[in-house]
Amino acid sequence: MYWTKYFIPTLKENPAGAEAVSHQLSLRAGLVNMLTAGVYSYLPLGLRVLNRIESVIRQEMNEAGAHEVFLPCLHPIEIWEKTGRVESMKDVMIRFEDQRGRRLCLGPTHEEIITHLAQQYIHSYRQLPVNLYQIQTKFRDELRPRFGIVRAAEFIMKDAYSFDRDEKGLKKSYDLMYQAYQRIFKRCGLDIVIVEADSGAMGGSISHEFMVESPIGEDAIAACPACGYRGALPTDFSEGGSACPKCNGPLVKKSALEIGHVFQLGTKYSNSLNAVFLDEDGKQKPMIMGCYGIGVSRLIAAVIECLHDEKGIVWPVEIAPFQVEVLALQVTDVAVMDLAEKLYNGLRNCGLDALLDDRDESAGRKFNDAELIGIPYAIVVGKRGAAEGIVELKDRRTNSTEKFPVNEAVDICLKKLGRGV
RNA sequence: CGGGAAGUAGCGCAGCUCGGCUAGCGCGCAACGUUCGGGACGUUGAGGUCGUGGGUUCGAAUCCCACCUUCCCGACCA
Repeated sequence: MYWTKYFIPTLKENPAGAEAVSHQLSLRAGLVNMLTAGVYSYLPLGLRVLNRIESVIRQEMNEAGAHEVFLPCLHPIEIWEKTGRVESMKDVMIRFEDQRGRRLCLGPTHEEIITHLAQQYIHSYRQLPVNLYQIQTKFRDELRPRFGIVRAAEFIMKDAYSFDRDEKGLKKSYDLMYQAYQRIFKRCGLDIVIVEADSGAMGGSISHEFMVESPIGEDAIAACPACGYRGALPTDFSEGGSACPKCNGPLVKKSALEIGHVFQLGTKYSNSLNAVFLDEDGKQKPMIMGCYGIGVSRLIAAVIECLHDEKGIVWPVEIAPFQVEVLALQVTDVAVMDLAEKLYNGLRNCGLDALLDDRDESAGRKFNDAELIGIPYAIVVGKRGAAEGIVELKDRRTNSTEKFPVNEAVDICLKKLGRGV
């Protein structure tokens, strides 16, 4: 992609009102734009990151045996009345009537819808287990949207739902998701903390939250400064008094942001929506369910919170909007531009997503923008280097620069990106 | 929903206390020229219902009232 033909509206200054780092950087790097509180547009760069994260999630979900579906946002309120959640979720539900007076809501979550689906199609233990997932927009009437896309009224979630014939099966399905989540977050460059959690409005018994340590977190975890242990905050936690389960040192409280949550639901929804199957013993039984959520849009913010420096975002390779950026420092110099384009095409021919900054701007601005948008590697093409056949490779993460002969640059990039040569 | 802060050009802000504005500054934007390895410089130019509505006044960005919006803290929250 040529920068001049793309749409990357970077901002030099922090927008007023954005205090969280991820909020500031997501606006400054031209990832998102606010329409109204808690409602955001994704701009090309932000959408690229979103798509990459979704791709990681899809790979891991599919690998774990889940199948993708796409459920509606528009729900008839009756189905919510059947499970009683029209009451328990009334504060977050956005409700309205259509022209015929049909009562509808914008889906805040999809247990009811997926269970209704299972009720229609699954009738035998032979069809189980099944795990269906989707990546969808959720709507919640947030009283106080916060920190940009961290807590939004309209946000993107991956939600998976498992159906099993018994508790043993549920444990297995749950475990598959649990492990997939660990891989997903690792691939997104995050160091997660998993804690047992309350199942809250979802119902069910066992539940785990996947969190990252972050100053804007709305939850709390315990951390041990001595040995690096991090885990659930003890219910009887007292600052400096609670002891680390690993080294017995004093624990401290840290705020953490929830990015995933898995639940063993049991039969709450299958009972109320009559999702039953005929088991091997000829008896009709309710399906045993689990549900598994990842805040996909929030994940973007979480990654920025965890992976940034004073200059901007530092994307992990796996979810970066581009893998390599070529900086042509003097675009009016034919030799520089020719070389930059040659490198750019070379990268693309190797299957890499490359961005060529071909703007007629000062070198400083280009360096700063490159650092702001956080592309993992940058190849710098300058006048002097072009004449000598030398380019520089900058590593966004380590902030180091190495020089290479022009004809080696593409291969070096591939190697650094783990693509081999 | 309670408490606090803020709304002036695309972005960031000053002006408001003490009414005189034909509303400024920086960035960005357009044109031309000079620059060209860390947010260059000069000249010229475009761009504004001062959040909205009402009130006070000869005169309101500025004073008064109401409302709207955004941000932060809290409460709430897969």
